[in-house]
This record gives sequence, structure tokens and C-alpha cells, in this order.
Amino acid sequence: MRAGAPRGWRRLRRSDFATDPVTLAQALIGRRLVRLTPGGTRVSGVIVETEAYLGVRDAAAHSYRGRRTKRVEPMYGPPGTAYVYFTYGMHHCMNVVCGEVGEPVAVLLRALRPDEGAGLMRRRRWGGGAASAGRSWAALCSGPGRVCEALAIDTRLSGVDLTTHPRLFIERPGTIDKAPARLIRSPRIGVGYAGAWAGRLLRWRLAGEPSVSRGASGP
DNA sequence: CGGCCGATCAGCT
DNA sequence: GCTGATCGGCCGA
Repeated sequence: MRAGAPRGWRRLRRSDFATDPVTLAQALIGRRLVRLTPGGTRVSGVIVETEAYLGVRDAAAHSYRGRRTKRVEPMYGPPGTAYVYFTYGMHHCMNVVCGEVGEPVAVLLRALRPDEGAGLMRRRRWGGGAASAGRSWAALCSGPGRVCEALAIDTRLSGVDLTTHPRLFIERPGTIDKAPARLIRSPRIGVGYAGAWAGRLLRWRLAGEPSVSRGASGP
């Protein structure tokens, strides 16, 4: 098992996260979300779908109108903080806090293309053996709840610092970025309650990417 | 305290 | 496309 980052990939640092959520939502696509097991085995995927949550003015955001409860508190922390919440009685969703300290804005990680540790992801999602057979590789991390299940992310990780945490972080290739990937922009999923904010185009995904969330198919 | 509901998913029609 | 699962968080009384 390898505990360090593979040569050529660098962990994102504070300044990488200190930007507005619309910018970061696009910048995170193509970066790699990494989760290590207690033994140091790397489980990771390339981020292929994100959503921006714009804070106090955004009716779809948990921090709408400055709501500041124990659950949402990590959104008020430094850029690079993880905000993980539990929803629908059974799923977790992970966000990356950005902006400035005290400004509760974040980016939701909606889908990954599995990279390292796909076998472990498969066991966590579907168990071993027959139950896992025949399942689509593209469905492993194609949704925010699936990402958290495959990478063993839950509310115990809400509030951790992604720039220093030993077992949860985001990496980027150390080499110069190639030509920018083509992104498709659409409304956010599951926020129909948010009135005018429901229709805002605040979701991005990689064009032609099979590993995107269910609600994300189509143009 | 009680009640409502969700930044979802899987399975079925 | 539709619906049930399942429970912590949140708000109002």
C-alpha cells in the first residue's frame, strides 16, 4: 500500500479553494478525490460532476439566509473544509467549502469516474460476490450518495480540512493542464423547492462522461 | 415535544 | 417515469 501521492499529482492547497463556488465547481472537474483506508490503501476517482451552492442568497443552499446550525457550521469555515451531511434517512453528500472564511458557500461533489481501488468501491456499494456481478462500472460513483458510499465518507468527516487531512483530500496533476475539458452546464438536481433558484444553471459535468448522475443524462 | 421533509437511490412499471 | 425506504435536522407550538 502506498500512503503518499503518486508522482505527478499534488494535493490542492488552501489558495486553490479560496475562490467563488461557480469558479471552483468548474475547476474541480478533472481533479481527483482521494480517500485512504485506515491501512493506507488509496481509493479515488476523478471528479466529473459538481454543483455550486451560493450561500446566504441561494434558496437551495443549507446556509440560505445565514442559517448557522451545528450541521451547517463547516460551511462557515476556511476554504478547503469538507461539509458532509446526511439526508433522506440513508445517504451522505460531500461538499467542498470555498470562498472566504465566514462566507458559507460550497461545491457539491456529484459524481466521480472511478480511478484507484474500484474493487473496494464495488464491495462497499454492492457487497462481494454475485450481488456485485453484472453491475455497471459507470454506476459506482455516479451520484453524490454513491460517491460517499464508495469512498466511505460520512458525517464524521464533516468539518475536516482537506488541505491537511491524512485520509481525505483532492489532488491535481502536477503537469500543465491540457486543453480545457468541455463542460455541460445545467440546472441543479433535487432543488425544486428553491423557487427561482431551482432553474439556475449551477451544475457542471464533463461532456460525454458515462459516470455522471442519473438526473444528469441528456444534453 | 411533534411533525414535516429532504442537495438520493434502487427497483419496478 | 413513479414510489417507498428511512431518520436526523429543523422549526413551530
